[in-house]
Amino acid sequence: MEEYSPQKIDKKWQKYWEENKTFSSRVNTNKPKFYVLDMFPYPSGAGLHVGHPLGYIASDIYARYKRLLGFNVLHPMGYDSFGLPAEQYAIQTGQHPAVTTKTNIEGGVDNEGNKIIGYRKQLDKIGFSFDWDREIRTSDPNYYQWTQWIFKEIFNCWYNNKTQRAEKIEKLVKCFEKEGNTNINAATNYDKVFSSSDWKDFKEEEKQEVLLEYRLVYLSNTWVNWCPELGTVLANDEVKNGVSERGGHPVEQKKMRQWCMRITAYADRLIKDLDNLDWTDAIKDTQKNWIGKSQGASIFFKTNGEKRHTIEVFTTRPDTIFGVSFIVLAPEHELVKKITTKDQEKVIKKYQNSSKLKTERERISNVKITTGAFTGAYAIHPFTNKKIPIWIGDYVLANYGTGAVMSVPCGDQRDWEFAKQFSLDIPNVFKDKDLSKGAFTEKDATIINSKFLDGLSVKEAIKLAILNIEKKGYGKGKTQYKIRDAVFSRQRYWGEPFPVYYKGKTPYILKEENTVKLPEIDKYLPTADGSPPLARAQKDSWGIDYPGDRMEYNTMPGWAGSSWYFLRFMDPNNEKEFVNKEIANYWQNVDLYIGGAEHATGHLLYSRFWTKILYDLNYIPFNEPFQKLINQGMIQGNSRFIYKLKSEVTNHTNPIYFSKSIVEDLEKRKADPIEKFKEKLKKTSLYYVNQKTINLLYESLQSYVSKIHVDINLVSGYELDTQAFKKSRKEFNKSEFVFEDEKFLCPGEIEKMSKSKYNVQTPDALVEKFGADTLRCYEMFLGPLEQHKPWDIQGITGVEGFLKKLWRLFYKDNKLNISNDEPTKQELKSIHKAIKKTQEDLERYSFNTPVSIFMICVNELSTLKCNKKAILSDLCLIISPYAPHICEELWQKLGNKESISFAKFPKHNPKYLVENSHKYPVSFNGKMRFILELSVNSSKEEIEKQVIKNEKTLKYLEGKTPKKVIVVPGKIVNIVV
RNA sequence: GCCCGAGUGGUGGAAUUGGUAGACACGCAAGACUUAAAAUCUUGUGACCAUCUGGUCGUGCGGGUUCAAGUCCCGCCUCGGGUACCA
Repeated sequence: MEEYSPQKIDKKWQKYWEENKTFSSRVNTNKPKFYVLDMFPYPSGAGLHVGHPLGYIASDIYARYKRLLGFNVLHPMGYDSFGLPAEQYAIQTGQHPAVTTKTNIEGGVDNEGNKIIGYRKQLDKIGFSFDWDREIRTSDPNYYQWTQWIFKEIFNCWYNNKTQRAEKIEKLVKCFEKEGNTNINAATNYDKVFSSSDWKDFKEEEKQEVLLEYRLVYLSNTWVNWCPELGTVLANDEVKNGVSERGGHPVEQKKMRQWCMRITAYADRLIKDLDNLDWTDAIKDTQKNWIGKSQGASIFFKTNGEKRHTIEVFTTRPDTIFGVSFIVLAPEHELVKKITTKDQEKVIKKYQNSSKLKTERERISNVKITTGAFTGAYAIHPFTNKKIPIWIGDYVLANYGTGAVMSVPCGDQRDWEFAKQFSLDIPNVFKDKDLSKGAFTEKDATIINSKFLDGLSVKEAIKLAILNIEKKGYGKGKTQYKIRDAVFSRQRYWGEPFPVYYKGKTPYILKEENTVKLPEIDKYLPTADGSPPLARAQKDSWGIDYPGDRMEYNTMPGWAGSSWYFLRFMDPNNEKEFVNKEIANYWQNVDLYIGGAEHATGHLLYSRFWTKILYDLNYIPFNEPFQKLINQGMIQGNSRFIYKLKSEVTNHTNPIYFSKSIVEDLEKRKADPIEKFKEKLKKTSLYYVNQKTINLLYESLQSYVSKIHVDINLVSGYELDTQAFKKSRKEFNKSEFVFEDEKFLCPGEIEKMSKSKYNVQTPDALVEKFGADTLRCYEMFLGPLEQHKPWDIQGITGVEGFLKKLWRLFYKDNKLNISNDEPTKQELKSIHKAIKKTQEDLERYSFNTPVSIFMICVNELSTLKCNKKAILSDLCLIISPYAPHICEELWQKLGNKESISFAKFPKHNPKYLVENSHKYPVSFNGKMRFILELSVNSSKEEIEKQVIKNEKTLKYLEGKTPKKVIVVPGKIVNIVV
């Protein structure tokens, strides 16, 4: 018999698909389209582990399934190839990041001589149906010229709040020329007013300065997250818990002139349009919280000094305006200097310095400690004209709202604590609310002590307060967002250069046709004066003539290239446009997008933002990039540990290892006398050290060993292969082991999968052993796609066995044996049940359950000894998205000439599933007692009659009369006694 | 703190709209084939009680709605994720 040999079949069909371009996709208006996309990977030197393909396998199954349903499927793959690791590696080794990147994708050898298999080869082995002719790399100039082009487009537009969309900057210029900026309602921080003649009198440089304030991408002196270790600024989503997401380095706040993208202009649309997306609530909520819309009012407080300054505060609770007893400014607030009185100057300076020294992390960890300082100045309450003290405190953030709050200690816990700390007034504006233990932060209260707001509910009071504030000109109703404009420049080399040059301080965009390629530089480090690496480039190495003093030295952030790559996949080789509009019109947005949830506030938000801009500018006909999103769970590693004796304990030369049970199972070890412990050491040189040391080890072994990761490939089951361990590295060569019952066991612990933890399971090894189909089915069989789960190959043999069994259906007595006979009723029922369930499950994106369905069907058909061509054909078809190699092979054995990809998914026929009878579970008071088989055509009454007269029923009734009999035809019978 | 999500056998998990809890696998046990191993096949496998027929309990905990609850409602507990002086 021809054995099932996955290795052979895998290669054969992967080659066939590549040569025949089986999965190439073209615009075809006669066919409905379907766009399936994975979040493209960053090609790191570590290569793929089994967690990476999880999402790719699911999306590939869906793509193949949709193809069988007759859809024209777009299923591309590429690389997000700009990024930090390649640059760090370049700094260390001098290797150009482009070279590292290429090796990581295509395979080769790295600088230390390690073999790199390459992402592409690893992916190919799993048998994905990608259309590789569409491959893109964000670091390829042919790609990033269009990233630069999009930047130019964003630079050349502004956001019109009246029309709620981005518009060309030329239109704004025309308005300025005609009537100045008085009638313009734009998303901008620019607050000066000018007339048309003012505009005309502006010098060119001034005009550019003004326009820069209106553009959707602009240069601005803002507070940024500066990471000294990485030598660059970071966006908010790249900072987690006060440290950089990559590398975990401290991050501090710094005011720098940086490029910013005006994502705040789109805040409202980014929230509203979530409603139309098929995403989980979890990820929608994450984005909503990140954008952080809050409604309230901004209110002006005048100071009472000689110079009357105005402090603008933002509050969501204008109803508590009469509860204000002080004002707190952020320590960095620009008014602090101006209003601080002479006698308070020292205190304020000191406080400002101390808060400047705190890193973001310290600020967060010291949340509980209330600190602040009094400026000596007072503000005047707009409604009561009372004097209220002005303080500074670092619980007020400089970069949220206006950097100033009106403190209402009765209604805000932090204000309450601040008031307690510094013995400030706590006036109560809530009826019958106790403030002795904390502020009253709920909203179910009646307002008192508040003049015109007295007696109102919070909700009513908010409305009326805003009305009055606006009427008297003390402020206005306002919507505030937590999200800040996204910092768009990075002080790095390995990113997209800006198509920008400077004349003096004014930035200008290069002409349309110019692409700025990354120039060669001597070192990938910042210059001596702290300029980014690109400042090292010689003027002529930029390869273009620019009419200014210098080029922009910053590069774009990692999210630039990934914000629009799904568009380029539609039309990857277009040399004239970033994407042809007709083509974009055919493919539309991504129907199914699969990737990790960690991109919720980064990539996913930025892509939506750019898509909306390009939509506003009429380049694409849709305003959301990803219609349906699935976040696959993380596959965690199963780390193994051994315990190394610290060398300072004895002066032994060989490394000595203990297993977990000896070290950590203290009670068990102590149950044995010390002689027994010494016995265990017999095989090692430790046996010969002095008794005192052995006593020490016996008493407190734990403090003399260090727990180290051991490569999971050296462990089978729980047992460490000590011989292989010795051979695995030079320094392990002379290892000695303290055995426990002849074995060295290392039980696992669940951790993130990573190279440094030696717990990485590569797909390559598994494909080699079991074949791609087994790996594909098994990764799906592991559990729901969205769920996090530890990697464990225990169950893989079950899936392997299923595929072998499938293969055997085609053989009898060592020969291929397929019959053309009519299938039996039972056979038809089995396959049609499977067709129906598979389709239903895939339609609801349940990727794990179809594997069970296949197993059941194959088991049933095996029992029936079914070898009918009609049945086996349908079986191959439904399994083929999961196990394409074996199904192509068997499909061919069934006599088909074309790839199974071009076949049609079978339609289940309900007539084969019709049952004549139904097995009714009969329950008494909800407890199932026995099963009664009755005709499906039986009426309710008939069923009841049959059940009642059944002798088993009589038994369970124990002579009582049933109170009620519930019959659900086709389902159950329940008798209430 | 706030916002999401999840808790089911020894293990991974199934149960789509309330209707036979534990599908399908792994593991384990017994058996067949084999000199042996691998492979394959058969049987059993939630817990407890019972010689069997069978019974009792059982989906994190406590209550409720219902003829019927893993599923719906209320109150908790634990774990995971996001976010965090956001005014």
